[in-house]
Amino acid sequence: MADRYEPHAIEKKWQARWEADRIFDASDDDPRPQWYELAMFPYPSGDLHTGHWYHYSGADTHARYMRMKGYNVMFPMGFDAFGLPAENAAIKAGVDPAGWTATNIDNFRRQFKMMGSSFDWSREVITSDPDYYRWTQWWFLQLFHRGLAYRAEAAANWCPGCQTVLANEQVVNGRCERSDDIVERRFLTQWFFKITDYADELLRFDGIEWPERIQTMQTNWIGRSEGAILHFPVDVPRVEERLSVFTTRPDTVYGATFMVLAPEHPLVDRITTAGQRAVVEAYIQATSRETDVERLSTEREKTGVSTGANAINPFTGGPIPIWIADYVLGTYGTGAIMAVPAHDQRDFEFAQKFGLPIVPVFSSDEANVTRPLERAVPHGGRMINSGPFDGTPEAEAIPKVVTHAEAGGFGERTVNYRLRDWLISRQRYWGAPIPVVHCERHGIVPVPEDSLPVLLPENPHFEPSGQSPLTQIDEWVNVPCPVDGGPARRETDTMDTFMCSSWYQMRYVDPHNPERPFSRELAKKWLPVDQYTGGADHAVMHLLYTRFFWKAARDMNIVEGDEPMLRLFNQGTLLGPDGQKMSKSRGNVVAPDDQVEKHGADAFRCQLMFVGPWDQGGPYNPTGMAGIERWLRRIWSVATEPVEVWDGVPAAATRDLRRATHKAIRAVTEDIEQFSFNTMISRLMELSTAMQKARDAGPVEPRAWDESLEALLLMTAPLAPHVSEELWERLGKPYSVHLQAWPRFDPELASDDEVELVVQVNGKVRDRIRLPAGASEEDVQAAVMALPRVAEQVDGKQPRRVIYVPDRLVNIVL
RNA sequence: GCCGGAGUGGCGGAAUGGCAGACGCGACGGUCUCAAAAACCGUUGAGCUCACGCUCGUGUGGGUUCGACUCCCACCUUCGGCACCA
Repeated sequence: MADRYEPHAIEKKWQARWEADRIFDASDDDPRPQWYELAMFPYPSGDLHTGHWYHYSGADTHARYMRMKGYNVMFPMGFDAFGLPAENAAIKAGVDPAGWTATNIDNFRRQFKMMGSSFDWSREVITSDPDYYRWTQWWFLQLFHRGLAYRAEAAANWCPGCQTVLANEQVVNGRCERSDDIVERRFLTQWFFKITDYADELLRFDGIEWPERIQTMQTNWIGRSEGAILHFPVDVPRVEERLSVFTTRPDTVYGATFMVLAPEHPLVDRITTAGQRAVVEAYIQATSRETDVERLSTEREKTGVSTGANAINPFTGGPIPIWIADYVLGTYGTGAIMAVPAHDQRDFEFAQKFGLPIVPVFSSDEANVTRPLERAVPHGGRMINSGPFDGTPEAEAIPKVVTHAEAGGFGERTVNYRLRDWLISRQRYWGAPIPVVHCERHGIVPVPEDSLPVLLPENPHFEPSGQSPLTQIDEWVNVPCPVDGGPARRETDTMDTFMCSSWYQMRYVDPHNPERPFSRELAKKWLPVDQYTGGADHAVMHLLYTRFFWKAARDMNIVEGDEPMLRLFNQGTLLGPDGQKMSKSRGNVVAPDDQVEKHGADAFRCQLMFVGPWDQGGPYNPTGMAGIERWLRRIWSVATEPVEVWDGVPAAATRDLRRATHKAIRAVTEDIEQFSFNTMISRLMELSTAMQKARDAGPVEPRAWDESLEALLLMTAPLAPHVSEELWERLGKPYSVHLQAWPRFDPELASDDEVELVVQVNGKVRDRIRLPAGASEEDVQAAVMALPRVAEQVDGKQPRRVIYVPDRLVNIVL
């Protein structure tokens, strides 16, 4: 009976049994309350790495816990299978992206099973399957029909050597990672989604429990700012349109001593004077290689050139020189600013460098006006140098100035967002084709819904042709126009893979529906997601996109409620044993397959959960594995080794065992509810040690022992599913441990009769005293004052104050 | 650079504003053994003290409080994100 714990034999056995019995499949007809537990699905790159295990071990543990709490749990898994790595493999190794992806998925599935995960595989979705991307295309059409999709020019990284568009990831120090060519910025007409239509709503997080930090990051990412657009006429012949700038400080308009356009601003070409053309073009060329991060850095010296043209300040009629500079971004606001060097530090530095005038228009100190400023003064004082507005206090300045501009027709108040519309076009093969056709007679024609999916052609070629791979497949590109059957061409861009992952949680509820992305009934039953887990690295993009999709779906009347995921928990990043990010080049990668072979899946899962707080991540600690294995063997020992039982055990000993059990249940339950897996394991270690000590100290009361053992195995089950199942069976309990009810604690049994109070004098611990729990303040004070150490410290003085924290501490302030 | 986290023994970490260091690793000492492994027991923040004990100690500097790892301000270090990696 008491044989050794051999993880490999039992793990294989139980994985096969669970799969055969399909005990983790969620039924749509189960009458129990449902719980939708969702873990962000992976991109199937070569191997399921330790970072994946870190995430899915925690998610799996929580899903198993919710099952034991009595919920009908849906815990699906799938694959975010379109994307760049498959295409890179195709280009580098000549393999087919579809085949490469399928092989990886097979490997992922094998590894998921090896870790003892409790996913419902009957609901699997693979985003690169036509059955799935057909509906991704359907989403595109819905957003298009609702006016949420539009085309506009947008910059892309262009490698002149490879003749292709590069992802930011493929650009290293301004050069192509493959060919080392200098990467250029090239403008292409691309598709956008109007996520900014939902910006204000996305700023609200009502009714959802998301980490504060994620809400803050999303709020800052959306970056709402109130201000005004001001329109400046341009003093250039044949340029009729005005130069519009967004500013949060329209009240400083009299201090605008120059204008700055982003180098890529559309007006630059037309306003540049003949004399400045050469330097302007050179500057545009030079800045076209910079990233936004470089451009926004406040550390670098400001650069820029004059266009030679002037704008007219509509408030004064005076001329203002127009410059271009890289610190103004084409993608924020209108891509142009009025520069007020006296009150904006960036403008100040620029003005100093290029000798442009600095005119203060606010001051609280008359003397300030004559002295040259040493830096920009962002706030304070009354308006000066501002014609009719002089003397206006800062608090009233903006409304007054904007009202004037609105009356004069050269400005209006507005709200600007840092958030940009979502660029979804990718000039790539391995993605879902955008379902539109370009027709000379009918323009942009959406593919009719009943013609979906627009299938990806097989056998793509990846020669450097200057166009996306799909463009080169004539028989695919040339199609009849859906309107009249005349000649037309398919859109050859594919969709950003974030589109696939923006709605996958909806497909899981009805994954095989051939008629619709999902049925209304099943959506109503399962959605929204109750608990979502995934990396904090997705804080802004994926988590914002999926909220946008959901809100659009709500407006389409296909889902109910305002938010897609009610609760979110972000696990941290698991680092290598050296505290560095795991990477092959650093040689600090911990391979899950090796760990499972050495220690078993249960031990590896537990070790990952034990290394630290799940939301913080941190270094993987391989030496700690010994402690986890010791603990699992200890559980094995208390469950399998003979125990001497006796009905006549002294009540106090039985009471101690039961107290340990019920305290553990209380603490473990609190911990798992909060994803505090590391402390949960600590508590279980304490319980197993307490049981071992009780057993070794003499006979145990049989019912109390059985209660402890049951609780220990039930609470270990979500963490170490195989060994707990094995021991549960050996105890003769009904299959499966994972389908049992989570243990409950009795507050009475978990409570202490006696507590140890800390006794402080002036905030310093001077003694401790054991007293009955819940003692009255008078009794406690009397007992404390009688302590010799306290008497010595108090020394006959009258305490100024006595602070009493029940059952914890007494502090005597002298 | 901007936004968001984190910093506690030799190591991973624990701690509703209330005993800093739970739990685990490692180390040291011991039991068992011919021996080893396994298992079990004990010690383990620093300094001072024969000792009862005392002092110091949670990245740095300041503040609030009877009391601060915890709250506030500034700084340093480090990790994640920055829109075509997913």
